[in-house]
Amino acid sequence: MNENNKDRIRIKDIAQQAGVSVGTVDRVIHGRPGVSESSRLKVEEILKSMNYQPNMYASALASNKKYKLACLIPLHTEEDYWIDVEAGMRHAVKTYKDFNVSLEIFYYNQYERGAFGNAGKKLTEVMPDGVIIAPSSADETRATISELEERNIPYIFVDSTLEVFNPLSFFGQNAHSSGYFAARIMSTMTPAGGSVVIFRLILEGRLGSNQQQTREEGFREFLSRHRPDIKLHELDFIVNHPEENEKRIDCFFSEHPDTVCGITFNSKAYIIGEYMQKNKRNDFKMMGYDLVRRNVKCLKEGYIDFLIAQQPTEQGICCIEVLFKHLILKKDVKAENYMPITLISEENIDFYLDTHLRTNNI
Amino acid sequence: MNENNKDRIRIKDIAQQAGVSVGTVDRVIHGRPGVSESSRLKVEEILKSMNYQPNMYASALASNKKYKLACLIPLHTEEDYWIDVEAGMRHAVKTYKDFNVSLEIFYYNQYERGAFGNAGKKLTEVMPDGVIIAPSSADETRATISELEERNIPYIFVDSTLEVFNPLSFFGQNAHSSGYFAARIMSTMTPAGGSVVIFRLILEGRLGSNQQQTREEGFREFLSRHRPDIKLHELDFIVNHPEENEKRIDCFFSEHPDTVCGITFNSKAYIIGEYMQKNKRNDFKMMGYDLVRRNVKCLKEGYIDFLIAQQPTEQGICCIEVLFKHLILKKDVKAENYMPITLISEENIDFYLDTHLRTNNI
DNA sequence: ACACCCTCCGTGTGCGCACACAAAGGTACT
DNA sequence: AGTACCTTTGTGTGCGCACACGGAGGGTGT
Repeated sequence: MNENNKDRIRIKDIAQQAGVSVGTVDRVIHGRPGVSESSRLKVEEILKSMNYQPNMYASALASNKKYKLACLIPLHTEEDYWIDVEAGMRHAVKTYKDFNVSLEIFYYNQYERGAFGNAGKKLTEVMPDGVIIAPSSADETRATISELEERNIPYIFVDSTLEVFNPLSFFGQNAHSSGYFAARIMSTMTPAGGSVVIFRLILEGRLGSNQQQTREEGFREFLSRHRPDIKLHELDFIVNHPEENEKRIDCFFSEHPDTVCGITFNSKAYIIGEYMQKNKRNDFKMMGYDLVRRNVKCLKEGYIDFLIAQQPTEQGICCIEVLFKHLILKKDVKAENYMPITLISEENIDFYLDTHLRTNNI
Repeated sequence: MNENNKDRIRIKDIAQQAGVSVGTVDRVIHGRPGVSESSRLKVEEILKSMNYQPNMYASALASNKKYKLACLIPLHTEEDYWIDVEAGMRHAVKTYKDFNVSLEIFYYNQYERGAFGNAGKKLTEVMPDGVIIAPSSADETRATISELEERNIPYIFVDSTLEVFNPLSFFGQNAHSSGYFAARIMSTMTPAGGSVVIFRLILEGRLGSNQQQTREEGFREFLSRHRPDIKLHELDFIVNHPEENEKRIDCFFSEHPDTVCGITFNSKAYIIGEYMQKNKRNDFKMMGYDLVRRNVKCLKEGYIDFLIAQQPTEQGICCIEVLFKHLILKKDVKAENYMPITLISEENIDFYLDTHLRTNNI
């Protein structure tokens, strides 16, 4: 029938085989002192040959250890990508409640200098056993990471990563590839010699996340490689200045009436979608990122053509699972995990909205 | 900090609060007889007010019950969609090994009349506690389902479902929507007035799965609604007759040299892809289903443009998880679960291949 | 010889739960 | 009053494991 149909091997079985007591086996398994070299070798041999796999549930029950996880992500007041990441984490923690796993979430304002470091201090103060971090710039992030490394606290990066650090694991989308893929799709919709406008989001002088930047690079790389005939325009937005933005869009389209394709590499594609709806323009092909509510609405009503999803819920779940696997199961984990790059249109979006498969089941 | 930071509530706590012994609480929880009406009410009240949640791991440890799952899927000798479904199931079962969950897989030849019923008989003979079935036709499937329902054994449908039965749950892709979505993508690549050829797979007289049929219907529905200008051709294939098929393709393209777009609703798009490669035709736009090896190869080499993935591994995992949730956790499960419809191109495929996220972690 | 220490090892207890068994109290009948 | 029997309740044991404790054996010093 199955590979290993004999009942599971217990510590008791190992002890019997090795001719020692369960206490000695226990000491060997946990690397505790007080075992003679000969006993240790004997037990280790039996452990390996019988392929002993501890019953983690019994183990957790007996040890009664508590695991405190902490997480540091951007403050998100309104609907946002991060809401789903957080929901994923909270959901996954529930799964492990009987392992005494708890999660405390800290937030930082990503547009305020020093906010990351301050929140990082609060985080380390609670003495977590494992940490999930959405990194800011390398400079802002450094102090917190150093503190964690000194205390030997494992940390995971989510959403974006920084080369200079060594997280236990990383979960996020490959921004360059996702921009490259977006260009591939855009190119199928753009006639020869056509033009595409890139809408950018400027926040208090700086270009928000570097994810946005990297996606654009990937996008441009595809086009210059495969569709050099396509002309590119740019239009910058300012966050929370709707009237100003509308003026800019008006201005752009009166100057470039032939531009019928556009893309933005942040989650605010709905700004364009809603503009098109207001101006009753059905012909403009628009692409963007993330399934936030207003984007979804535009997509369903035909004013956004495609969105690229990042599976934020899945990312949150995976982060918790990896910390669990590392801390409790003491198993090796994969260091780099790139989330799938998923294309969403009006025709398939319903299968990404209601069915957060993993949060619905289990 | 967290919603419920006080330590978890145990049966002992409930017993104390209710002024009874743990034995009585245990009887109430399991609905066993031998409890007075007054005690029962009292305990039930306390259980609810304290929101008691049993520690499933301790429970599984104590009860030592074995759960035998069985599964009935099509025989798949070579590389196939079903291999991944099976891998997903086997992976998920490992996760639950400490709950004494085991899985036995049975296979049937989907092109042999009566094979399903015979395999179904063998399956019911092992007296499983829960069953996963990839249904054949309603007629072939009926006897096995009746047997399961008589014995009160819960069953899940995977891949496709049949209206006439009442599975505990279903996991699979919405074939109609996926065809509809495929048409959406195809339409971006097809110029006005262009034509598209549908390649069909004929197996010993009949048209394989009804999934194939339904996808085609969805595909046609989109086009007739949004792109009536596109002309449709059809070309039938015969399984395992490569020379005959090649002749047919040759013949088709000499008759319709203007047709530069094609799609197939089964997993054999590589037949066309490899034909194009052999004939050095780079201009033909081809779409298909499933990330089987030969399809992936064609995609990466540019002879297939897009594939639609069904997440077979995920389907397998979900099936096991739902049975676990139902049988062991005794929780409600979602009856219908449509898998996401995922578009794969050369540019994003790597994030769907190596990162079977859930099989790599946990 | 005894006290003392150190190394090595076995046993006992409890984690939260399921379930078997025993005990207590009541009722009905001889 | 004694017996049988039923209902209702409490207690004890073990699931596989972690960990504290104490004991056995050998060595050293006085």
